[in-house]
Amino acid sequence: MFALVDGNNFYVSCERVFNPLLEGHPVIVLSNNDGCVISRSQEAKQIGFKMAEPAFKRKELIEKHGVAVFSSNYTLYGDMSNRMMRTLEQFSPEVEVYSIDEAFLNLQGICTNLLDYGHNIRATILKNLGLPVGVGIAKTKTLAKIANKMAKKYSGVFVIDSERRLDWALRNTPIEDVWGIGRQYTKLLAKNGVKTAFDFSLLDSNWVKQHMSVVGLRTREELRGVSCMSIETVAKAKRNIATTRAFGKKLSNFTLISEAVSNYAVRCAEKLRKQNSIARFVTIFIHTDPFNPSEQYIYKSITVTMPEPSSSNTEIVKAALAGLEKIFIPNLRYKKAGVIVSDITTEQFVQGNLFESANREKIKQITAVTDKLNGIFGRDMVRLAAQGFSNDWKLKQEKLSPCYTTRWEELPKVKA
DNA sequence: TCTGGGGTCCTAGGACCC
DNA sequence: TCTGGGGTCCTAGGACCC
Repeated sequence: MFALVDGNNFYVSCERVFNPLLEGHPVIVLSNNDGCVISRSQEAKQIGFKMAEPAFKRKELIEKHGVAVFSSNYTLYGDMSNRMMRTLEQFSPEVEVYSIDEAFLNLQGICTNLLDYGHNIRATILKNLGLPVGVGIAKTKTLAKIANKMAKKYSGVFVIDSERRLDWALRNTPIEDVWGIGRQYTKLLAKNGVKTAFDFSLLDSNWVKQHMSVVGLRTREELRGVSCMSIETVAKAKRNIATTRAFGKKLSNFTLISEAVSNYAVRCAEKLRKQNSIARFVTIFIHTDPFNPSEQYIYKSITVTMPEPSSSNTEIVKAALAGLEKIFIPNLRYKKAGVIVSDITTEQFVQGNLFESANREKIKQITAVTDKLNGIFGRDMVRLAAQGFSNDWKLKQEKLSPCYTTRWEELPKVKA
């Protein structure tokens, strides 16, 4: 049996933990740059806020209902997520962290009363962290996902443990709510008369394979109670790593854009080092505003191959800037840029270069020292000149809450 | 004025190998 | 009538997830 534990309105709930007055009020959290609505409290959903809707389009709604608005605070959410995952480890030796607010647990042979166990998980997370979660339990991951949806609708925990419950759950799950069925497949399936998970589970397997590949076939099997996906407890090393951001405002100045790109490149290099990887390719892209009909939309990208795979700040920044120079067109108003590193391998497999100098060793030492210094004194305390000090390209975050759990200066104060 | 930022997997087809 | 029979690697595109 698998359990899926999923935070309710996770980002909103994280904000509420440290700001209990928000309880019962409509709250929304915005994406980077305060762009779209990406987390909504129950009250906000009822008022009519939709997922991923641009916030500026709902200004009246925000004002009319006195909605509490927050910029994304990933430092806070990431830390709360870690605490949640650590807590879940008490309940199973096999925990798969599936996303920032979700985890699968293998419950095979762990308990006799699954419903009680689910409620115990829920109560523990609520007590220890102040976060409400839903717990869905079933024979396959896909069914656990469905059970989780049911849990959130009803009492917080839902177990699919009989044919009768399975049948009921499948008949009451619209096809577009099934894990692995997105917009395109929903359209295709609707054309073929499939409206619910139940309908899909009855489809001919050859038809499914032909139209939806083995991925769709797995989903069909999982809905019928045949487990095709196991728990993956160790996170696999990423095969692509990206840092891409819209600028706080539109930019034309090459120097400013190159500072932004340098910083994104450094973030990529850090992520590589964190998983002990190196990359050979550095892709960089820039584009203008895709939403403004009065301006021509221009998107440019290029992939630079580094002489040797690397995870060093200097080398990745160098490659990224070389790419930027090639694709940059003056006098355009750019809205967004990004750096992606790929062809990633583990550091130990690095192919030695015959002509390699002592340079590599030196770069490694410098990286170790700067990482250590920045670890102690804060990100970018020691930085490349190319990263600059400008704020012009930085994110808009006008409603940022404090990093309550990760910065001494921002710890909440309690009067007792 | 204002529209996010990450990722994965699968398939088909072409180039190339012996 | 019959035209060898395996392979691998790469890329683009399409689907999906949170």
